[in-house]
Amino acid sequence: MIELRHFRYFLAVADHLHFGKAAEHLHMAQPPLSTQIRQLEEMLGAQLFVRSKRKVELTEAGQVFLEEAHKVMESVHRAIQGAKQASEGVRGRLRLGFASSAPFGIFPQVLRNYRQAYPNVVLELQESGSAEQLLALQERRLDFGFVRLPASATNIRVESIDREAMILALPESHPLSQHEPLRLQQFSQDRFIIFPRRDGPGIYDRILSWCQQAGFTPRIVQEVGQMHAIVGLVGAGLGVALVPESLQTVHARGVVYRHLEDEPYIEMALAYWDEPLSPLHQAFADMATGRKAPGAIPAGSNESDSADARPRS
Amino acid sequence: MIELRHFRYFLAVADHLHFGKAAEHLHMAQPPLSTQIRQLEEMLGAQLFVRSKRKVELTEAGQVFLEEAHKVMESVHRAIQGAKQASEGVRGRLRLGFASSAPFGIFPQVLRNYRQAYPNVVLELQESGSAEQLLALQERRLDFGFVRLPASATNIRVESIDREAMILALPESHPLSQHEPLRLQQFSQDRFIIFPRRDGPGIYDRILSWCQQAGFTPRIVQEVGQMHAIVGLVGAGLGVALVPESLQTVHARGVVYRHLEDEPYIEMALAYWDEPLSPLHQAFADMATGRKAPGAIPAGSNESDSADARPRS
DNA sequence: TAAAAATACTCCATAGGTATTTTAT
DNA sequence: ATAAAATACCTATGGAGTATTTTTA
Repeated sequence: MIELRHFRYFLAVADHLHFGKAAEHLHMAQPPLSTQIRQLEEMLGAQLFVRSKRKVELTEAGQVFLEEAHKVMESVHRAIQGAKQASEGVRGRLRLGFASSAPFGIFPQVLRNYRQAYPNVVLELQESGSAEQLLALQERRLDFGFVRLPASATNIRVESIDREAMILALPESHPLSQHEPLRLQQFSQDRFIIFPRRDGPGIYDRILSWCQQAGFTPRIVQEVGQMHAIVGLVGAGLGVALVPESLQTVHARGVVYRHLEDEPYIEMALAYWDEPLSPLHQAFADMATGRKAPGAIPAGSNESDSADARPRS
Repeated sequence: MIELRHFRYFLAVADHLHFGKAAEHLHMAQPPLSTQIRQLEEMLGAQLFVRSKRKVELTEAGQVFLEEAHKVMESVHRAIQGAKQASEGVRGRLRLGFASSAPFGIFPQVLRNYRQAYPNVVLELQESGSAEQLLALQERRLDFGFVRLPASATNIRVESIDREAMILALPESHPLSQHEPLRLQQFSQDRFIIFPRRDGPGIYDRILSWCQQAGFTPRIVQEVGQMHAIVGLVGAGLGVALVPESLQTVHARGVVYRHLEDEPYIEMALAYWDEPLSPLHQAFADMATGRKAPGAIPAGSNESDSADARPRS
């Protein structure tokens, strides 16, 4: 059975074109080297060297085998390094879910920091509602979710990573658009554009409860699953909306943002499996929650480890 | 030291996700398989499997290693097949030289036949004069030359592979262009366009000697190294030329071809190293000289040989 | 003849087998 | 209680070492 040993020996001989020198280089005696090469040739059914005229030469088969042997050793090296890196969490794939309002908050910054520290981890992103993310996490279709609180599910850990005020998005033409601070109860007669309860029951229920506290039940005219679409509808004059503060970066035509006096707030949380994490997952969780400094440089970028060391004997 | 054995065992376990089944598949007992996998993990410095909850699973490192391990086995397979094919002469590279008149004769047919029979041999072509080809052969810069006879050089075998008549290329306006057959001596007063002696002394000297036999020394007006360029100059009315019959396929404006009564002929020959040939070279020589039928299908296209058989024990 | 590869043989490291224990559910 | 992997220990294949011969320029 052909072994990597054969490739190593062949490469040494092909390199030196001299069995004695090659054996020396391999820290072994010449006869066993000759034997192994001969064995290799038998297994291949092809002569690799011409031992004649007091010098060793590669045959055509040998030349082809030399090229391919190098590729073999390279692929072996990649396999070793790949496993090493993966075990250190610096290589792999992470499937991330995110709420539609996440791209305006700290989510992009988390991604940027992580990509910089772990460039060899492939990030697969998919936008979906908090409820759907929690389900996907339970079904192992997702590694991490960026969800709006409150949110919870069995076997899923949910950890708050950011908190921001909710502000009002008003049409420019709204009678109260020039006043600030405002109080929520001033909008008891307005029509509200809101996130569908199905996608994010947490945020939905909180908005309703704030309104209840302010003494009214909001007139909901439209449920829209995308935060920027909500802002668009506000701009079109269909109603008002409560949106996370970070949404201010979305400059939609005809929309003004206004702070409320008694600012309600909302939290962004990281959701993940409530079990011991692999290094890959742990590193991401640590960075997303701010437990690990964003600048921390992980090990594993060092290619020149003693990759093929001897096993303990 | 990591060996292909480790990859084979790993692949079996990753495939079955069960040490017992994998061992069975490998025709070995389970304990040594466990030992080898453990050893592999130690050498990699990475856990590849999680043995827990009565089932075996791949870790992330294991998943990465699985992918790479497949690539390793593929590259090993390619190395084995490559060496096999090269030893059978069905894979490799041939550097071919050819005289400028060769592309109009049997040379292209030889190439076509060979390429069809040995599609995995890369052919490197370069046009040059017979003398230059012989030199290149001696210096091992060329594997085969297609030269015009007479030609010879030490340590080089020259074997005739085709013989064709030399015909006259005349300007349409030439007074004798409508007569046939013609005799060479009728052109004793004409100006001749001829191949440079340096590029092909054989053909040059022969043309001169035919003219001498016909009782005159040709007036040479131009020496041109490219056969089709010669025809072009004939068309331009600069003179007449003696060219191989196969040049008739070159239809140049204002040129007519005419046979001579006592047709002189010229030969195309294959030139190659006068020593035992490798299978690669032998096959080409056999096909070019017609010793091997052009349709003969060589072995070695069968990929599924017992590539990694055991060595004789 | 001299340099280098191939043989002949010997040895021991270790891959692999057998019996058993440990582990986890 | 049971299935499956790990451990302990043994065996023997074959890889590597030493001494020597063969080859060929």
